[in-house]
This record gives sequence, C-alpha cells and structure tokens, in this order.
Amino acid sequence: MPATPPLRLTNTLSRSAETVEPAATAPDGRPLLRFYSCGPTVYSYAHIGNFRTFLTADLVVRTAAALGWAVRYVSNVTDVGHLTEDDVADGAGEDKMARALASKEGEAFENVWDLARHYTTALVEDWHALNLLEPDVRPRATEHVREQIEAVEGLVERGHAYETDDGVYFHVPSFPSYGALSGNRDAEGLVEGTREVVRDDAKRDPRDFALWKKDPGHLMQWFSPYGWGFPGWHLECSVMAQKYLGETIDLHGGGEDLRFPHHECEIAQAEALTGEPFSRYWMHTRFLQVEGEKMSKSKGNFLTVRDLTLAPEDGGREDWDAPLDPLALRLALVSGHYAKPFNLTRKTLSDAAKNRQRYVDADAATRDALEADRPGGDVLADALDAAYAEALAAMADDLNTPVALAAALRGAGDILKAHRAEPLSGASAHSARTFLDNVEALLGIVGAGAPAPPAEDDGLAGQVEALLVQRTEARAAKDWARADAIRDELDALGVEVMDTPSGPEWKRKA
RNA sequence: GUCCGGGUGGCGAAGUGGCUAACGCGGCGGUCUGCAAAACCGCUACCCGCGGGUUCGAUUCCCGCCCCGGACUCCA
Repeated sequence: MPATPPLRLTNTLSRSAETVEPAATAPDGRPLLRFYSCGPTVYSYAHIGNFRTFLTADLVVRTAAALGWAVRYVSNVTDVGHLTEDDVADGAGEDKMARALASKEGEAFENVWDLARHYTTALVEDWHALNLLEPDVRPRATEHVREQIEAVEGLVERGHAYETDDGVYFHVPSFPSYGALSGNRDAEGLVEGTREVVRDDAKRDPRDFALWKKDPGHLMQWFSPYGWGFPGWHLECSVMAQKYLGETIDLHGGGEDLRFPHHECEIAQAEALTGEPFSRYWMHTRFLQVEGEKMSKSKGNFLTVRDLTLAPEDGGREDWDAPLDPLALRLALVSGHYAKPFNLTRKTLSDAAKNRQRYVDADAATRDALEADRPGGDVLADALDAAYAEALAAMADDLNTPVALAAALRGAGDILKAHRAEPLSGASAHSARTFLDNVEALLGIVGAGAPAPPAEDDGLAGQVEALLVQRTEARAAKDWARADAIRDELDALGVEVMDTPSGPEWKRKA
C-alpha cells in the first residue's frame, strides 16, 4: 500500500499550489477537513456554470475522502434577495428575488418565499442528478437571520461597524488587511464602493459595505435592533461557516467572481469579529464559457442542467441535443482543470457522452461477470490498481481532472478489453468492481450502474423485433438487397442494427 | 485605467528546463463483416501566440508585444 499523496490545492491567498493540512483531527484520528463552499442565490434555475463550481467542491470532498480524511462539508443556499444594480433608473436598486417574482416565470409563485422554495428544490434535484455529494449541512440564509443580527451587533460593539439612517455598514479602514485576498487594496480604485451601497452618503468610506439594510418595503424583512430590514449578502456566509465549522475553517471556495467583493468582505467580517483567521485556504473556480463566449441569456448560450438533461418535450434544449445523460454532463463539466477557464462546446458534450458509455459498458460487463462467477485467475488487479493510484495521485495534485480522467478511462478500457478477449473470471470481476467503485467514489462518473432508464415501451420494440426476424431470414437466404432494405426501414424508425455472432442487436440512435 | 488567468495537433485538454509533448474526440489505414455498425490494431503536433533575453539547452524561467477570458459593479 503506497503512502497516500498529500493534497495540494491552489490557494488564492498565495496564488500558488500549497499542501493542505487540516488543522483539526476527527475523533477517530483522521485529519478533518472543514470546508465551506458558497452556494447560489435561488432566484432561478442554477446554470451549468454554477455547477462547475459546485462540482469543484464535490471533487475536493471526494478526493479528501479517498485520501482517508474525514470531511465536514457545508454549502449554503442564499434565499434572501439581494440587490442587482445601483444604477437603475429609480436609483434604488432592485432585489434579485423581487425581480424574479415580477418576471414572466415568477407569475407561477405567490410570493418570494414560494419562489425561493421552488428554486431550492430544483437546485437539490439538479445537484443529485449530477451525482454531487450531499453536504453535511446545507444552511439557508433565511434560517440564520438571528445569528446574522448577532454578528452585526458584535461588529458594532467592537467598533468595526456603524449605523446610518439607511443601514449598518462595516467600516473597511478598521480592518487593515482588507484586500489581501483579491489584491484590491487601493481605496482610490474602489471609489464607487461595493454592492448594496445604493448611494448612502452617510457612509464613512466608499468601500464600506452593508451588514444590515433598513428597508421596510423589502419583500423579505426581519426585525432587528436597527429596525425592519434584511441582512447584507456577505454576512450570511461567514456567519453560517463559523456556526457549523468553527471560528477558523480549513478551506473556503466558490466561483472566481466571489473573490471580490464577497470573500474579501467575509474575511473582514469574520476576522474582525473573532480576531482569529477565518479560512486557512481559499480556492476559486474559473468561469465556464460556452462556445467560446461568456454565458448570457441574450446570447442564447445560457444553459441549465435541465436544459441539457431533459427531453425536449419536458423542457430540454433541442438545439443542444437534449436529453444528455446527466453523468455525461458531469464528465464534461469536470474535464477541464478548475483553475483554468473552461470552454464548453457541443463537441465537449458529445465526447463526454462517448466516454461515459465506456464506464456504463464496463460496469455492465462487471455485473454480468460477477454473477456468472467463472473460474480463473485475476488478470485485472495489477493494471487497475495502477490506474486508480494514478487517478488518485492526479486528483490530489490540485484536482488534475484531465489526468485523473485519462487514467480512469484507461482502466475502464482495460476491463472491457479483457472481457472481450475472454469473459471475465469471478476473480477479475471482483477487481473490476473494486476499481469501478473506487473511481465512482473519487470522480462520481460511474454512477449506480444503470444508465438512464430505458424509454417507455412505445410499441417500437415489437415492431423492430418483427423486422429483424425478416431481415435475419433474408440474410440467411443471402438476399442482401432485401436485408439492406429492411435495415433502411429500421433506420427510418430511428433504430440502428448491429449484427453479432449471437444474432442482431439494436438500439435507438442517439 | 488597475488587478488576475489563459494562448499547446482538426477540436477539447494535460505536461515538462534536455530522453519518442499525456489522454479523449475526430480523421486516415487495417482486421472483422455479404456490406455495414460495434470492437480491435496501427498512424495522425520536426513542435507548444509573436519578438527578444537567461542557459550548454526553453514549449517550460525572465522582459516586451498581440489576442482571448475574468475581477474592479449583480454574477458560480
């Protein structure tokens, strides 16, 4: 048993790959990684770019677990609406959730609470569809308002925050290391201040950001010592992270856009409050591009998980060849390194679907062989052990998914190749099972085995079988013209025929 | 304007101061097949954006330039 490799990740704080060493130990003696990953605001369906970030977090958790670590993993849901822009016509900014409610899609909901609930449920559905591990805690901002108010009070008491007619603000100059994470140290360059500012002339420094916003007109509001209003966006994450993971956590992650101001502000709040370092390592996932461009609704390349994985009649995007196997989508989204920009194209998806098939086939062959339990030696153990070790080492090396995936795919290919040469023995099948289970635990791309459930019986099967019988007769009579005519007929039905030594097989064409 | 990343074969994407620049897809050739499909075997970047520099030697380090993307303002 080779020593497990150390886990290295690119730490945004140092801008270089560092060996991650959890500060704490689990009761059973294993290293304990305390990890917080920023989740989305649930004002619409999460898009695949969001999921690239969630997938990165998922791979951290899976890799740490594969290295034998214990992990406590928290990923939040932001279900409080925050402001979109402060330069809109009325100068008041707009609440994202309120805007969503007022939109066409929002007509289906009674109020913002319903809307948030709907999209939270959808988020979790998509999360599971892509085979993401469930966090140990998935806290919601609305369920931690009391803790957030307490944090505001604490910051005011310590002189890091002050109240104005419009809200309570964190005073950035009171926290000298503000800017360390993002490099945005220059106060002059940040004249317009950060979000939720919405033009409050009473702010003492343009960089000061809202901890509490007084707004009796807000669709979600709570009572606080500062009157009715709602908490600032940055506050929820630092408060919930500390509640569930402690004053100092090991690792905090999110999309690259969160580096500033969100994470910078989280650090300021949390450390000003406790006097302790907030997170020891920070990681950020680069943005996903689609067909070489940033995703945006106006470009028509804004894609959700359901756009790609549902059949067109259920809302999938026909122009993107939906439905796609969710695990093929997962495979596509992790096929590039998280710390580099990733360009997703139609080709990426079709490539992923083909690779995904290899795992499905290897899994099926393994199940059959396990059941048959043929006698014979184990011809796979050595190759598969090596492939898995390579995949694990690659993942431990800053989540090098391209290399890990290459090794895993090679292993799956080894299984299929061996099986085709000679049906797998029980011993070989056992090694294959271990390998596939390990790859599933590490990368989540093998799945539970069964691929997408077969399409409903629409009568096609019977029709196809009947035609195949005729074709088999024609072929037996060497009437190739007729055999090919029948194949064309099947082709028109969307069926592809493959002749095998044991008779014809068929499948629906993709 | 300031600050980050990235530019590697037809496409996607690793990687390294010097042995044959992973892997996948595609393409090409072959085996198999009545023909196909599938599968399998083989081939597929004299070269890593451009120009300099450091070095015995750079795709890999440094400088400049060009291009792409991102942050600085809501965004994973």
